[in-house]
Amino acid sequence: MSESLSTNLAVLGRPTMRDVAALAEVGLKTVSRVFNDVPTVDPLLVTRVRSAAAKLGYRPNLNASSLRRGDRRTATIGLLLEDVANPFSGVLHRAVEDVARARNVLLLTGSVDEDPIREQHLAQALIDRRVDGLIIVPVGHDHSYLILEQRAGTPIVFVDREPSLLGGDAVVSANQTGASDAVRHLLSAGHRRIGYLGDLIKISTARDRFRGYCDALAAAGLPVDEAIVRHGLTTVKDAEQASNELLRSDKPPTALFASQNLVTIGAVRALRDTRTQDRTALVGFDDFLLADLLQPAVTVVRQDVSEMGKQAALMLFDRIDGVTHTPQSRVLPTTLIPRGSGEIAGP
Amino acid sequence: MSESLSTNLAVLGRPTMRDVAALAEVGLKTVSRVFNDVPTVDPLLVTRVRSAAAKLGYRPNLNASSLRRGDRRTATIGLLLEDVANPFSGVLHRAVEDVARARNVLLLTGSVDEDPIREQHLAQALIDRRVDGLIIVPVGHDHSYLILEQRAGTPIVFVDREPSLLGGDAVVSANQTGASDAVRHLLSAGHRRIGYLGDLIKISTARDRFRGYCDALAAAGLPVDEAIVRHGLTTVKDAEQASNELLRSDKPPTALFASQNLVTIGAVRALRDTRTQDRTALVGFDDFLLADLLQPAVTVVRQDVSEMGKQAALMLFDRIDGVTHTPQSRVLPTTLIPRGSGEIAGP
DNA sequence: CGGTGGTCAGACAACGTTGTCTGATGTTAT
DNA sequence: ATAACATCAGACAACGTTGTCTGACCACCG
Repeated sequence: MSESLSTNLAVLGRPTMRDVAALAEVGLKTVSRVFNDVPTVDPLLVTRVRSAAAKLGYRPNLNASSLRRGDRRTATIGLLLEDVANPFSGVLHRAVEDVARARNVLLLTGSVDEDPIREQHLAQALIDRRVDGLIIVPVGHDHSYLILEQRAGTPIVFVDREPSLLGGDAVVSANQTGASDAVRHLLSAGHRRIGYLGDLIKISTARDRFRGYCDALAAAGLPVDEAIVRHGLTTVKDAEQASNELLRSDKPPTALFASQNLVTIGAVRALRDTRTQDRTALVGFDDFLLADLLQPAVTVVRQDVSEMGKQAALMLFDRIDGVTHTPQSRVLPTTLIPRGSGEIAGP
Repeated sequence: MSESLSTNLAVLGRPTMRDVAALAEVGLKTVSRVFNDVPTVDPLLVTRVRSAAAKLGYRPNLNASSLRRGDRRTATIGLLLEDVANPFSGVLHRAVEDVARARNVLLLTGSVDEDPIREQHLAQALIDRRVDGLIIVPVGHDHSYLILEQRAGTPIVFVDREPSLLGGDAVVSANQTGASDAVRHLLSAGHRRIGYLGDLIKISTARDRFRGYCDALAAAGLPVDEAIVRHGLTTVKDAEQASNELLRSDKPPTALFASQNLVTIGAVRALRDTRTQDRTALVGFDDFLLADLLQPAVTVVRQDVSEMGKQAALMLFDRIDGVTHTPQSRVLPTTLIPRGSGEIAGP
């Protein structure tokens, strides 16, 4: 008897409810009831079922269950990030996970790498696994491919950036205001020639931050000098090289505004390379680990990435729970944190 | 007709193969064949099916498909990390994702937070979703709960740390050797009083690194002085406080060895706090972003985290493909990177 | 003693898909 | 003309689970 059982286990692979029912000498439905915590089951049978399940190493198949159940929930949501190895993405990821954890929901994740095609493929791969909802850091300029998914009932929340050609919930930072705060800060320290170092201009946040930069200059009656504006910087290396070019030019900027994490770090490297870190001011958008330990410590506009992830997850679960008001767009404020590099006085 | 279709779509939610078959005026199995790229299908019908699917926004249900198919594959693997917000985890995660991506496999992720109970719950949650395999950064001292899962056919690979009470593939760094290299480096700079700052001693890597520390001291004929040894440091704050205590004590160490990323950063902070950074040497285990931009730049023992993730993923997919040799344990070498902080001379 | 109500088994269908058939239709070769 | 073959539809069962029934059994109550 126990031999035939272990043979079963080896041959058939994973045990099913049927196997548990047989071993516990109980009906199939009783096993189902036990695992769904139906209260009307005889305690004796509950223990029989549970010990049989433990002996076999039985684990319910959530995919089969979700297929059959009315609600069709998989207790899984999808999360598309820029790059899971990026600190920004990591913090966002963790915040979403914490909200999901409280509901016993797991996360399917993917790195989009600023590639719209890849975003679409990944989103579809998540849909194919019937996630209960999607949280996306969008890239590209056309998210209409998601319209049918939305209509089919998959809630979608966008984070960090607004979607294009598609309505939907979103949580973003006050990018334009934050950037213009940063530039005003530099202006008030006496700078008149402030370089801009930015990410791909196709990214909405990069656009907004550039707008903030332009706003602040315009408000001070200054023109935007394209000679000290660089877009399209994605990596630390890119940013370092671009910064180097600006700093070594005939009319170098006296201050730099870096629109993003890795770009700021590239700028720090270039300032070291050119030994101008003590006379060139720098403000970066988005805080990073160790910014306060560099010399000079780096002044940043902090965005609350963790709160962004938390809000997005809460909005998503509201939708999953059936909340149906019109799409919301939440904007989280930023904070300027003076640490030294942004307070270096201008000429 | 198109009205009744859109009504269907609204009422029934997501379209199924049946809906596609009806719209394309084709048999159900033909739709199945088209989506499985069976080559014997009339090209005309292929286009009819595809356009019908596109019109409806049909997406195959991978869960249902995997339930029915012979191989039972979900094209999903599970990855349990320490904390997805941690840079180490992020790099590991990305390396695994890159290998998985090439096979159209997605990742279900979870943060274990050094909690054995949580590890077990998460592992079971992944099993319940029938992942094709598991990659785990293990915690705790008993992984026997996974025996039945292994026997049921789910391949498991451990990364960064060896599992306890369970055989299985593993990929780890040369922790003991790497740590002893670091300490020997400090010894050769003339230090005789080297403090140890370590993570939770229950973690196997922390144990191995402590052993390496002890080895190097013993080889130099020096005793281990418990007064300058601190275990159980998990966060930057912990490490900063512990380092501060050591540095402010009567007989402070002249050099520090930090067994981990965040601990190293805590030590850097404490060295700043006490203004001893220019006369106290420091070597950290595991490299981190900006280590080279601090002053002094931080000497580290680098482990190839990305390679570790890649190897683990490759081993896992080998197992998933049916490779059945005995469990392997791969050890990746570490590299000492001198940057300044580790070369400060001893008394 | 018959009725009531609670507990449980078992049968059945279904979720969306695929493997395996049988059989219908059309095309080509003989 | 008939045979041989490819292409496709349709029926059926099954993957592991759950919702809905019917009905058996037992205990308790009036």
